[in-house]
Amino acid sequence: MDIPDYYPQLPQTLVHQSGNISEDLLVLEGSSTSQEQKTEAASRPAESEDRCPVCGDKVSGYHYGLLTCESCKGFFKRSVQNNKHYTCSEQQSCPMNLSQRKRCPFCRFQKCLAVGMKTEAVRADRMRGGRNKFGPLYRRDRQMKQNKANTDLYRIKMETTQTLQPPNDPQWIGSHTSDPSSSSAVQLSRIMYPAGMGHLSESTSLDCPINHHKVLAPPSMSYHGVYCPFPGYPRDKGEREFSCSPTATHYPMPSTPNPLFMQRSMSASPHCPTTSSASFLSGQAPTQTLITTTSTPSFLNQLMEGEQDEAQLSAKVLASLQREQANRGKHDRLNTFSIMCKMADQTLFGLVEWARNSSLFKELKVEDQMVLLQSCWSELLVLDHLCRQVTYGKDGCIYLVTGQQIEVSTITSQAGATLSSLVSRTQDLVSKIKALHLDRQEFVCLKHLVLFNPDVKSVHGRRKVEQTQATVNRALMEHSQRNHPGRSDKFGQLLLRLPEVRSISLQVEDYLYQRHLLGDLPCNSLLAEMLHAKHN
DNA sequence: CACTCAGGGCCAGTA
DNA sequence: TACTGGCCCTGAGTG
Repeated sequence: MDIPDYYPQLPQTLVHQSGNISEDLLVLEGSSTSQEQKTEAASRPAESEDRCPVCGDKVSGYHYGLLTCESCKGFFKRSVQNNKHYTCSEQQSCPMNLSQRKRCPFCRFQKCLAVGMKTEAVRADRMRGGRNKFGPLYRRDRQMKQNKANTDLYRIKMETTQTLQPPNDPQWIGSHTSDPSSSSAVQLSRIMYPAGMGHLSESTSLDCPINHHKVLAPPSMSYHGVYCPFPGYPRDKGEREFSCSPTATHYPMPSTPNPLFMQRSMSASPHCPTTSSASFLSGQAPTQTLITTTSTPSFLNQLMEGEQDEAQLSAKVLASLQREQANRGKHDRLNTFSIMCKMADQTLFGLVEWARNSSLFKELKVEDQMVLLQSCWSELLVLDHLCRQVTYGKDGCIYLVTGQQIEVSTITSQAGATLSSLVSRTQDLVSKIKALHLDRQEFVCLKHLVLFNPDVKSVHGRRKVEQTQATVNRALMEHSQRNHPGRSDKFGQLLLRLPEVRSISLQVEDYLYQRHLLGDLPCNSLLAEMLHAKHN
């Protein structure tokens, strides 16, 4: 199917025409106006679960990846099967609802893609009947919906009998939205503990609606950097000025002392790669490896399987932003910082999904998985951002997960010292990595090396983590030596980038924490939860 | 082996 | 005449 032709319509190079990056970012508002969507949503708040995410009609079941109506199912099928190429006579942002869905097939198909309908679910051989490969996805979706129904029921019962206790940290948990798509403060647990495995009592989530859309995001979403600058944000909004030493040792402490933060910040050496690579390079083979690398290419292929399609991620994040904006009024637009946080949040969901789908990661206990993710989430975000810049970014621009690009000069001219520093440091690192000609396999290995960090406290299966790290490390070395025989130092150069990644990620975390203390960070997000977990 | 349910086909209605 | 959308058929997966 020649469907990818449609994708270039989604990401657009961002030219800051308005002079306000926040406004420019909201150009992505998309296929229906916020007011229209808000009106629609308000008119049927309790039914949203049974409404087609494309047009709002009644859903008839799972079709091509998600619950849609019969009409959009048929439309999507015909579009893909007949390789339709539509055009939009308007601005490619036509309203999409029950009465207007027929007006613009272009925008309708874009909306189908944006909400997550999968072209690959339309059978090329046109075979009838049977089940598709998304069965597990549908099952999980149903289970999540059931869980939510139970939680909502429980919440209603509780609310009728008692007053909810205020959270321990009112600043942290104080501003939940009523948006059903909002994330929960226990989202990581929800993602990591599938149905029937809940370690958190239902009461834990009383204040925290679950975001099923995000939990159900397709596997292996990748990233866009949370530390991407927010140049439209005024300096006087409380951004702190502090020096940005490239070494973690000189990293400024958060205003609230935190042992974990201290420990990480004071750690002079990078974690996983050096530990394992040292033993590996010294000839100490791990006593036992989970997966042999005797066939490194197939091992790397296995790691690559979880990597996600960038276009799909882009569409997903765009759809999420559109939903968020649609639930707001015209005078209640998301500011640039909020947009960036939303992007980072969606990306983080994707990274958690990516980790969960990793065959290596699945070998660990869920408790260990959570601890590892809580430890390395910001480094994964940074790595993911770097990969995106190296793959898609133009010189002098930052490539967002939505496909938009912002000129670095625009950012640095409007951002405060901290953000400017972060941007500069990150761009420097992008340049170094570009010079190293990293390929996707090497990026995937680096992500695994960051993920499998045996130095993380309270990991029970430390040995397993070490072994996996060593295995990935070996695969990375073999791959680098095989593909770049003329560059014997490439493997070492790759590992040397990880301390820089970590340093940047710590600065990102600190910046976000400062913004959190100012009340700027959206509380009901996975991002906030991860940040909270570290600073608690 | 009966049942489920998601993808495909059909065809009357519509623009 | 091309497109839409409701309805039905098909058949792999499930218990």
